[in-house]
Amino acid sequence: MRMTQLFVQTLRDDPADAEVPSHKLLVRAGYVRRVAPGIYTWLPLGLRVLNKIETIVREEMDAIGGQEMRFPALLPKEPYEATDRWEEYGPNLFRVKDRRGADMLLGPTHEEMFTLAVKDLYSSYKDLPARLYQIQTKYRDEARPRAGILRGREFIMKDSYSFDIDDAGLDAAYQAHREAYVRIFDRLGFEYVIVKADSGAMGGSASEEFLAVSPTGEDTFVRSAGGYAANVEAVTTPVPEAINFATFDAAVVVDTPGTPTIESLVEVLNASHARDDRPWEAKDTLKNVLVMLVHPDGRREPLAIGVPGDREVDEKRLETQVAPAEVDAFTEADFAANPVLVKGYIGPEVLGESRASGIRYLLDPRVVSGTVWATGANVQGKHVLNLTAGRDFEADGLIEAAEVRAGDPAPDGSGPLELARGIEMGHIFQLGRKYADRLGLQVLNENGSLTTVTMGSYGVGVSRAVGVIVESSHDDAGIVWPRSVSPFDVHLVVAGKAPEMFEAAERIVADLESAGLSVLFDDRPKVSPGVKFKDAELIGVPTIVVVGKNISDGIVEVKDRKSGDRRDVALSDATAEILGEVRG
RNA sequence: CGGGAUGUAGCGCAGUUUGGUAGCGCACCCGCUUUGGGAGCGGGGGGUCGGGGGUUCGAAUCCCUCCAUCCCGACCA
Repeated sequence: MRMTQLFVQTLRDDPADAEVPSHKLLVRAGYVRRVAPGIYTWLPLGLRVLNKIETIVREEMDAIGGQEMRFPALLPKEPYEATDRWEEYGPNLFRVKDRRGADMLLGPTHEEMFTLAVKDLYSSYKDLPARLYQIQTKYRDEARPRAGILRGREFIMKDSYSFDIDDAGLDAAYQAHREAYVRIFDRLGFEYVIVKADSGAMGGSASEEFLAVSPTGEDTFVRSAGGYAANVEAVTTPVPEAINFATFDAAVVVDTPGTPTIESLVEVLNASHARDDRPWEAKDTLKNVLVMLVHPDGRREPLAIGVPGDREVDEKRLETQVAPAEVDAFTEADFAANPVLVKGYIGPEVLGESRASGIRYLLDPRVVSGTVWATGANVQGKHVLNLTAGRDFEADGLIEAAEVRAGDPAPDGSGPLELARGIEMGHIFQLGRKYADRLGLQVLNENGSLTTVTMGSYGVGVSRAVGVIVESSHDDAGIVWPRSVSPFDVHLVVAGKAPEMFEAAERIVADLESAGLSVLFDDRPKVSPGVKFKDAELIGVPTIVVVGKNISDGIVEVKDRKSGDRRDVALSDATAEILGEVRG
């Protein structure tokens, strides 16, 4: 491809609406253009990268026996009504009406369609297992699209689905996908972690996410030096040993006027009820937080959560735990309706389904039997000290809703946790029989009776990968593509106007192309070398060949985009040298 | 949905406070010069100043209103 022919226009300035590096660079270098919020056009350069990523994904999916097919993006609503997702997906679902007023949707993901397709064609256990996939444009009407192609409303995803007669088959399909994903992401060339994910309300069992490690990521995950990794929503807290409280002091109520917050409480306790051993700290207090759960049927249920006072309730972790219910704030009106709750002084003695409030009370796992707390006495301006779990109060159960902090111990004992950010690039999980049940996907088993098929669902963000790779591989001058996805193998720059330069360049291009390489040839005759070098660095092809002033000595230059290393090569050896470089 | 900001040429921006002929840089076109790090000089094309309404002799500028976009948060396989 010649630069004089390529449909591209590089920009000197960052676009004003771009924030993250990948967005700025992909627009500046002429890979994509924004059409509407969260909706992008793939220009020729961008499409070449996208196609390369698709090819890698296809190869690895085919290698585990996946069969590619393609469903429409425009779908009828009925299958999604059958699984309740027409409602559950909420405003994120792109809904459209046809001319007769029939409801339709732009597919956000295709579990229903794949399930129905298998139901349509198969009816015997002998037909299984099946592994089917598609690479398709998906639509989600995100409330706030951002970061360019990293989070669009239209995006390309590879989604595959496994269909098995039994759990062993599902496990095998899950493992096969896991290994395929490792190969895919290794080939795409960015750093990633595999984290335990929460399968949430989907009802599945095993679930893991592949997160690209990136400070611009929207997902927080934890990892330990010993190899534990999990999405922050899925982190579990190691439960401490119970403590024998036989000799502990009895609980005592003390006056703590004007202490509705943990901070003010600690201050007053240190001033007027000092401990013998050390000052009071927030972690000595038990904070009881009230929220309102909204169940899918609209029922509202108050819930009390007890956490150590030095920790906040993490709303995402809480929502994950209570799904499919949603979490709403506990309002002044709710307090008014529960007069036994004294705001700012709520204590465990009124919490619990069998206590005065009748409100379900769940505790952080750290609050084991024998731990001693300073906490609300359910009277304005009073707290209770030495309140001992297991002796003075019980809860209705445990909940993992407290925030996770760097330094917390990993649940498997592999060391302290570190928090980091990631971009979700792949998600594999065992769906089980939820969709097959709802849509009636059953086959006859060996005994001639109907058995519900068990399914897995596995996704890869294909268009997102373009952005992720740029996030992980760029410098001040531009993009640095890994060879596996670079739009071209070689970027050849003619730095000058002498006819012999162009003649030499033409020969190198012809030789490389006949050897099977793709070459971006900057043949612009009136553009200065500086501009061509800047463009080459911006566009990011990993090998840059410069034919310039040294051509009179029969020398061309081969530059490595990533390291910046350059070396002179004899024109006669150029093709062989470049081939060696590109093919590694 | 809440908070903040911004809408002026393809892109990046000034001009708005204090109303008076629509500007700069990049990009684009023509000519000459230039060719190893985003060239120089000269000439040129391109704008319903986000939309609508109002005030005024006169509005990019003041007022009202609507819309759009971006950022933070909420939300999000």
